[in-house]
Amino acid sequence: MARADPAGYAGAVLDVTAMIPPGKVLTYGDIAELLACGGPRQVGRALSLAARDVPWWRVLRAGGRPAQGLAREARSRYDDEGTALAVPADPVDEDDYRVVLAEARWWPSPAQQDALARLGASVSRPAP
DNA sequence: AGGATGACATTAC
DNA sequence: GGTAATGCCATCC
Repeated sequence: MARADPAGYAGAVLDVTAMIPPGKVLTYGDIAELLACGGPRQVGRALSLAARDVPWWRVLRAGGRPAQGLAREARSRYDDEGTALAVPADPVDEDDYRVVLAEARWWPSPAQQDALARLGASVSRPAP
C-alpha cells in the first residue's frame, strides 16, 4: 500500500473537519493541502463515507457552495452558527445560496498545520 | 490490465 | 461577479 489506508485517510479528514471552529469553513482542496496527501476528490469521498456526527457542512467546494442535496440541511447549520452567507435577491430555491469564502474561510494555526501535516503523512505512510 | 466513477480544483469565456 | 469545460488523484467494477 504505502499510498493511504481508506479508513486512515478518512479518519484524518474527519479529524480536520471536527477541529474546524463554528462560523468558519474549509474547502476540499484546503483539507487535501493541509494533509499534503491525495486530492480534493479523496476528501469528498472520505466525508461521504463519514458518519453524520462530523460537521461536514463546514467543508464546501471552491465555489463556496456545499454538496448538492445537502445544501438545504447545511443552510440550517450556517444560520445557527452565523456563517457569512450570500443569498441572491430572488432565490429560485432554498438551496440557491452561497457561502462567502472570503469571510468564512478558516485557516489552522501553525501548530495545527504541523499536526495535520504529520497526521496526513502518517496515513499516507502507515509504515510496513 | 483497463476503463469508469466521484460530497472537486483550476482556467477560460 | 458567475458559469462552462477540462484535468487530477485514488478507488471500484
